[in-house]
Formats: sequence, structure tokens, C-alpha cells
Amino acid sequence: MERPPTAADYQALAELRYQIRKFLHFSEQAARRAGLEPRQHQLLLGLKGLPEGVRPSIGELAERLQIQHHSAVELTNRLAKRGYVRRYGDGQDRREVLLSVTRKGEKILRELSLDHRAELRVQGPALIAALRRTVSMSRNRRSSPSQAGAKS
Amino acid sequence: MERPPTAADYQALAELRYQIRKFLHFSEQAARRAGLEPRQHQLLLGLKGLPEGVRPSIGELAERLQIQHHSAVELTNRLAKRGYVRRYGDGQDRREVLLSVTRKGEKILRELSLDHRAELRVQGPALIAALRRTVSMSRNRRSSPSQAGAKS
DNA sequence: ACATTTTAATCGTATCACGATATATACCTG
DNA sequence: CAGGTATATATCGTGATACGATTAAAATGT
Repeated sequence: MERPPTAADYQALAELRYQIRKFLHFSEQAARRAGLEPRQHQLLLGLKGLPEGVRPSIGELAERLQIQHHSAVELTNRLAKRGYVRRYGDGQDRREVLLSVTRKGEKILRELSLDHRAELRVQGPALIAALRRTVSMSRNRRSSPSQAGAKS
Repeated sequence: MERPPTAADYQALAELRYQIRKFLHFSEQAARRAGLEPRQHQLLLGLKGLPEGVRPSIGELAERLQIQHHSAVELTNRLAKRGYVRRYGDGQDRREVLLSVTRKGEKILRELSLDHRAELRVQGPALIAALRRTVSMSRNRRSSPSQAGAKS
């Protein structure tokens, strides 16, 4: 049916973005303080946090970061040059390039993950609350409580 | 106490970023399809969704977007040049520049907000779930279930 | 009246993402 | 097995964005 958004809808959406930005801004600052650019931290975490059994290829990381594969290549170049990850092939498919986190990468990622764990303990609840408001905003907001509406 | 993160911790953090990226990627695509750059959409939404009684100044928007004020100036320049927002002063404090959304801005923001509302209905629950896992990961994970621990 | 603070704007630079394109390997089809 | 197609990675050029450093103008405090 698609009613136009109310003022409260805009506020809920804006508040969600505000909460997300606060978390991401914390993350960006933490990464830079540690000596990593934000997206490089993201790739490192994506690599280390890959589900069991998933091959750590460039393409897989691109999907996890929701970027084009060539953007993942560029991030990998910067990370490899600075010694946080290593490229290797596993001999099966020689097109495929797999990535591993170096000792140096492990160390910096561990620090950052501890920071994030602590931050999420504080910020997480507000984020969840803002999200919930947008989700319930989406739902049941038909004008009439009668049986009518709900035409998809 | 600060135990090192477990594999499950890394996975939870990575999964959260994946869910956030999926939402943001959707948002970026939707904005570009509509003809706006992602951050320009963010500023527009932040402006329209400002809480009651908050003055829509450049500085306020910068805070809401968690960027430096001069970055907000630049975004505003681009948005104003393309006719989505207007600058105005209110005569009280002549340093302050206030912003308003033009008709054109309203229209595009309305479309985008409908898209986002629909997307959040679908994606919201997974995001909440991922967040919850990171928040509870942060909490109670001491090794001994005895009375000891909990020293802070 | 002068120093300080606040708000916005400008300039130069770096990261990052993208589209277009290239290259190498794998696969498929006849 | 030759040739075409698909897949995985890499390269190049460009544009948006963010930042730090600096400037400008108005407000505030002493």
C-alpha cells in the first residue's frame, strides 16, 4: 500500500543511521589509532572471522565486504604491502588467490577486537533499540484497525 | 580481565559487519539508483529526521553524521548545487547557516525512505540477531562458573 | 577594545570504490 | 583437442568523500 513516511518514520530512520554511524565512527578511530585504515581493518576481520570451511579467496572477501572484487584486490595490495596478510595459492585452481593473516595482522586485530567487544557492550543496546523501532515502523501501521487493508 | 577473543568472537564480529555492510550496500545502491551519492542521501535524511527543536545547522548535521564540520560543508555544497537543500540564515547568529530540504529533496528522500522501510523489514531481524550475538559475546564468558570472577 | 571562542568555508591530500579493461586459468562443447 | 565461454584476479583512470591545516567572520568575555 505504501503510505508516505511520517515525521516519526524519518526520525526513526535517521536515528538508526546515527547509531550505526556512531559505532562505525568509533571503529574507524580505533582502527586508525592502531595504525590501520578502516577498510583494511574490515578486510582483516572478515578474513579472520570467515565461517568454517569457507575458502579465504579474494572474491569471497569481496562478497563479505560487499564490494567489487577489484576493490578487494586493492585493499589486499595495501594490506600485503604493510605486512598484515599474505597471498598464497593452494595448487588446485591456479586462478584462485587465498589469503592468510600474518602474526602482525593477528596482533593488531586482536587488540581491535577487544576494543570493539567493549564498545559493543556499551553501544549495542542503543543500536538494537533503534533498529527495532525501524522494523516495527515498517510493520503494522495501517490506518484502519478493521479487517480491510493488507492489500500487499 | 580481557581474555583474548575466541574464534567464535571473531566470527560474531565479522558477521555483524557483514550484516551492517549488506544493509549499507543496499542503501548505497538505492541512493545511486535514485541519483544521489550515498553520503548525500545520509545528510538529507539526517536533516529531515532531526529531532524536534534541534536547529538544522551544518555543525549539528556533522555531529549526526559523525564527520568533521568541513566534510559536512562539502556535502552541503554538492547537495545545494544539485538543488536538494537550501542554505538560509535565521538572523539571530549570523555565523550559523541553517539548512532546509527543497521540494526536489523531499521527493527523492520519500522514495528512498520507502525503499529502506521495506528493506529493513526483511533485513532488520538478521541485523538484530547478529548484534545480539556480539553483545552477549561481550558479557558473561568467564571460564569458571563458580562465584569467583567478575572483578570489574 | 582586544583576545578568545564558535561557526562555517577553503585548500591540498589520501583512501576507497567504481567502471572498463586485461590476463590467465578452468571448463565445456562438439 | 580446438575454440569459445566462464571464472578469478589484476590494472588503470576517475570521482566521491573524509581528513588536517588554515582562513574568515561573527559572537562572547574581560
